[in-house]
Amino acid sequence: MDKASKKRVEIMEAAYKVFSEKGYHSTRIEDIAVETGMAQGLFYRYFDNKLDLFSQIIDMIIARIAAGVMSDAPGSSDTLEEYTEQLERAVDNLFEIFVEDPIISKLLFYEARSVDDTVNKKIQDSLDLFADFSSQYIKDGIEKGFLRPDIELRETAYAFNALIFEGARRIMLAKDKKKAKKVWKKVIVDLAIGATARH
Amino acid sequence: MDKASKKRVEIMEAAYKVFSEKGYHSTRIEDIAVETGMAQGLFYRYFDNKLDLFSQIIDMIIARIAAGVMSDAPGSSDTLEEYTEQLERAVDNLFEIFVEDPIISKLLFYEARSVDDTVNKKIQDSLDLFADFSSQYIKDGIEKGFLRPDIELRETAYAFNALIFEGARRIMLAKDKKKAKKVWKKVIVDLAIGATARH
Amino acid sequence: MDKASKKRVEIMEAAYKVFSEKGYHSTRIEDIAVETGMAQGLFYRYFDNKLDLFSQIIDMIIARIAAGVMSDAPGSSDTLEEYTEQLERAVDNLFEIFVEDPIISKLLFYEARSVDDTVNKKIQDSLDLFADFSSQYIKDGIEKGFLRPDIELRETAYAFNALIFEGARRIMLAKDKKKAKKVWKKVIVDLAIGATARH
Amino acid sequence: MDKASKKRVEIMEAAYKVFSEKGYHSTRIEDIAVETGMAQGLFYRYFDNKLDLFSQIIDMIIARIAAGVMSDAPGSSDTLEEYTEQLERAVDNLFEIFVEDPIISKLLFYEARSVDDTVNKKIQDSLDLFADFSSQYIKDGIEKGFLRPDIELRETAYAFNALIFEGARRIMLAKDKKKAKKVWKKVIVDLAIGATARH
DNA sequence: TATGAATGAGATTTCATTCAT
DNA sequence: AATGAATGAAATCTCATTCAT
Repeated sequence: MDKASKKRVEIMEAAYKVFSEKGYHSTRIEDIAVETGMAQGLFYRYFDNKLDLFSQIIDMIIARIAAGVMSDAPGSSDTLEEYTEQLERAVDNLFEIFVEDPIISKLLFYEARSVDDTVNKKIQDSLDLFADFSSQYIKDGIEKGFLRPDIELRETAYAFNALIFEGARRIMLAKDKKKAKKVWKKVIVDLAIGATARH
Repeated sequence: MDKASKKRVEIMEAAYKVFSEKGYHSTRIEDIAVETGMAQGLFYRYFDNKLDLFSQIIDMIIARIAAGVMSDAPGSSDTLEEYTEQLERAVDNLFEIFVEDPIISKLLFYEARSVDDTVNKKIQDSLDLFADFSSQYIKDGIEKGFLRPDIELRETAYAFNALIFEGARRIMLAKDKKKAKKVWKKVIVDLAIGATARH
Repeated sequence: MDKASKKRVEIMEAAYKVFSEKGYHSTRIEDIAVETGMAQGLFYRYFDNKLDLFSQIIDMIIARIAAGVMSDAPGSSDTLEEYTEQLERAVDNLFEIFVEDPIISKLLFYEARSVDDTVNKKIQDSLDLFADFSSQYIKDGIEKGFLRPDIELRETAYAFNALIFEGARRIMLAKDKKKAKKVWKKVIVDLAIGATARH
Repeated sequence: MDKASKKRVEIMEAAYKVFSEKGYHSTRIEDIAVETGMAQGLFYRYFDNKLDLFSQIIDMIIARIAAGVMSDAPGSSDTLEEYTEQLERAVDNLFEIFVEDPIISKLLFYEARSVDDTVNKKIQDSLDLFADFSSQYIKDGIEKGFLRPDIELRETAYAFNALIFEGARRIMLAKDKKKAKKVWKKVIVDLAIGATARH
């Protein structure tokens, strides 16, 4: 990475923090400059404007989540138990991503939607991508005969993701995060498997 | 209702529209004034400032939803079929609220969260209230022996609500809203009953 | 006095109070309306505008003071003792006017000067008139041989008035107004007679 | 002095002029900006708001006057003549301060009182300080046996200051300022010494 | 005469962005 | 590359005054 890119990332990290604390609109370029420890004017050497910065931060966040998600593809599972265990691991993995960096969801779910249409579209698209991924899981489950074949694929994928996000949000609000994570994992897996598994 | 209250509501309706179109931050008081057909200055006779107005609109929305939700309490159901039908009606009812007035969810789910901590807290609280309501349904189902007694009550209620909201969001994005509504109703009821019913 | 004039005076009394409490610029027409117990709009039936009202109040105050001052003209005094006693009574009389209604000086000396040039001119003129009056006293004293003939008439009159005003201001700030009044009377009379009397 | 302080002073000087010409309330930030030759917005980099600026200007004025006043302390005087001459020099000195910069008194005596309670308090306090100073003079005169020992110290000090201020005001209104200054000096010294000296 | 809602001009203040150094 | 002062375009909010009833 060249020096300029390094600086860009440095600014993004600082801004990421400030944005999540104060929100997009209440954050002034000066706040970011102070956090980065540089002069205001310099900011504009690295980013076109405030929105450009925010947009790139959202890209970064999405990329990170995507990387985390994609890291464990629907692997091989020969029994429903194995399939369930795989699902558990996936949920765990996702929770980890959100809980480890609680700023992410605040920025992504609360702030970003109201900033700008382009940014919103970006998030929308990433959610679709995320749903694609979940679909793969379900499809795999159906093909292997673990899940009922009459499932509404797309909607169930969205529903599943919504459960993950809700779980992540609630875990973040919980005092005992460890326990909350455990309970939510159970609730989600029970809902998902319990409702979709073949009997 | 006195004249002043009528005017207040008139402004709120106009602002409601403008906020949902342009978002909170991009809406200027003048936009609201123009939409209401009055001079800017008059606004401040009825509201302290933009946030005050927005906050009251959120109150109004929450009250409306609450009224819609509370209107059909968990009624009498003697069989699982009846219980399921009741659930279907409830989901239908909720979808109706959001779809009938798509602005609501845009404002409530996208805009409001990033506006102000007090407003956010308000929404948080209303979601808790909403979860209370869902809990009643589930409890009723357990007591009557339709649902498994080992369900995590609170989390399942939140999860259920998250599914409703996701459904509402997706229906609003769908071209064929009627069909989308049908499919989502099925998905949610299947998930809910399929996973929680006693076998 | 006709009904309209009565109302005008009523408004002036109310405004007089509000102006002295909040100052000219911080007083809104609505404050005056509230104090008078009438509607805002009605104000403009009785006065052209805010400045017009203030100006008339200042006129009223000046007239009142003038009336009080003029009430005891330089009377007959045959000895320096009598002359001194007359002076004492005059000072007493003036203090009474200011102390009895402390609002007067706040309005006249603090507020009015910064409001408008015309109003300022008015006060300036009234001070001149007041100085004329004091001059009469001094002249009388000189003519009767009580005071030194080489006194700078005009300046001494202004100086004397300045002492009165300063005394009034200080008395109003004092806790024990009665005592303060006594002391100031002594100081002023001593200064005036002590310095100007023939030895 | 650093660059920022220099700019602050520059703005204060410009504002000082504008305030004295138009008065506090009629002066807009833009007027000050124009006078300084800068953009409006820049003003807020150096001052919180108009009142903050005005308050600091008043501080500056008071400090200047105080410096001028304190510069000649009650010196050594062995005879009443010397004491009188010293007094004359002090009065001269004070007149010089006010006449040299007529804006001062306009701002201090007319404008400042009606602006804000804090500012008014500031002036009140400085007048007290000023009276302290005059008291020293009088005390010195008493101790040396030039003045009567039964003088009301505090009140006489206030009275003396009131004379100075009245003189300053009148001199500024006079056409022939030089002559006015001479006359007023005589009047004040005559009043002060004539009335308080031991005979 | 009375009401009080409505108007609209204007002042303050903020801050993203530019620019001279 | 870096600084931070300077710009200027909004946006909010206030309130004297007018107007319809």
